Amino acid sequence: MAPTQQPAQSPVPSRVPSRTKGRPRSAAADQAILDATREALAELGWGGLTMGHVAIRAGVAKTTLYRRWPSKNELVVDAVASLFDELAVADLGSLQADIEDVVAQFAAVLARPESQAALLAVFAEGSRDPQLRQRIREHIVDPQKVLVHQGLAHALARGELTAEADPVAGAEQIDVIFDTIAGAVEHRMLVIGEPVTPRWIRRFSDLLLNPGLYQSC
Amino acid sequence: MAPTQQPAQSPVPSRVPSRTKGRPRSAAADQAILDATREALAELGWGGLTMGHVAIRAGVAKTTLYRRWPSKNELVVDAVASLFDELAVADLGSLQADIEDVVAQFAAVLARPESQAALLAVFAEGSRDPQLRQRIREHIVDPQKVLVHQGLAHALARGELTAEADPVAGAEQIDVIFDTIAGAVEHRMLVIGEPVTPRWIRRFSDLLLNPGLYQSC
DNA sequence: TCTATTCGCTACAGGTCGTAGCGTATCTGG
DNA sequence: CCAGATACGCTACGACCTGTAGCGAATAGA
Repeated sequence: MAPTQQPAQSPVPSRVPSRTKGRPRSAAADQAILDATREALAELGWGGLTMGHVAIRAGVAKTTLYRRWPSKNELVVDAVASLFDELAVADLGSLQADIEDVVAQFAAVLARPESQAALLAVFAEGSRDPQLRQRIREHIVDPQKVLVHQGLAHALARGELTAEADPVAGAEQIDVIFDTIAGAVEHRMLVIGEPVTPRWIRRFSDLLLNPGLYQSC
Repeated sequence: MAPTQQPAQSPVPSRVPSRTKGRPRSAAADQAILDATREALAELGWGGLTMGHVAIRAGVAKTTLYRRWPSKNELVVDAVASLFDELAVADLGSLQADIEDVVAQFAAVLARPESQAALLAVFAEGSRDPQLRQRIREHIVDPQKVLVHQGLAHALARGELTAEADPVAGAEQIDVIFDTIAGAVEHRMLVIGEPVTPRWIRRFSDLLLNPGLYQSC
């Protein structure tokens, strides 16, 4: 109902930009609100999280929330997106090691108790709100896809892979690889609720990299 | 808050059993309510679905809903549980064809708009409710895992695969394969919201079955 | 017929979202 | 140093939704 036309700001989560004249917004309030949102989300889930509760927990008036985020949806997405800020890609010398490292990092984030309820709640809302889904893609999914892209670039530089001739086909292949990696971890941790162990990671990378299913190779 | 101790009834969704004396409950009302729930879920999503709206749509009083289901959550779970009943495994002559068929079936179910909102909402609730997560595993996840199991058995019978010597390792491998297949489709359709096309399915099965990543084969 | 149960209807309490208005606090430009 | 502009906390509010209660009427078995 109240579309934000502004392109999303990565480092500064607040929405409506401050004018240069009056009292500036409190950055500490921003952080306190996001922290309180993550905590409440972990404890109560999407349905149990209320804006009033977040405001009290952050030591802030409820109206302050609505001055910065137009709705509960936007606030929760920003709070969840910050969970994935630390992800980085390594260059461990082999494609399998790199993949296993990315999977382990992703799994570590999803293992945090606040991540599971929060992510699923946000995904669920996104299924009926295309704008929210777009924001999920930009803030959560795309940064992770970059990791796969970089990992494959490393492997390419090491000569482990040969590049796809067609760039379109290459992009498609990266999409499928990313869907597979992200989806497997999400399914195991978010849907089934079982841990991603080193043993599972090894089996998964074997499945991806070795002709483990086809024995005729 | 109000746990139903009754073991879930598949064919008859109503909860509190009718006594043998008075006016019996209308079976048509049950069906109308479930249908209306699925339709409303498709149009409005979990958050937009209201019990009052479902009642009007079903031509039923709101109190009638609460006489049969203790809460909105239970009603939606029942309404969506039947979506996965039709899944079956084929024997199309090759492992790749079988996998592609399973993926296509799974994608077809997840393509229905009511499935996306409902499934994600139920998953989200399951992340904080171990009992609900257990029901999800039994009613949704495990039946799908059987498909992978059967497909691999077919491939084994055709000689495309050699069995794992250790049965424990074999079970682990099946788990990983299932996590990978289910997760990839779920991620693409539920999280990102992009369609699973035949082209994507082909690329995915290639990734699983052929040494597509490692070019040194 | 008698009795138990369901049905639709209306009303209601409790809670939440998001907004409006007010006085006060804080920062910047002149 | 002062005036304008903005953020802040507070209270109140309308609209909506969940889930319950009570009422007459309808529908079945005994």
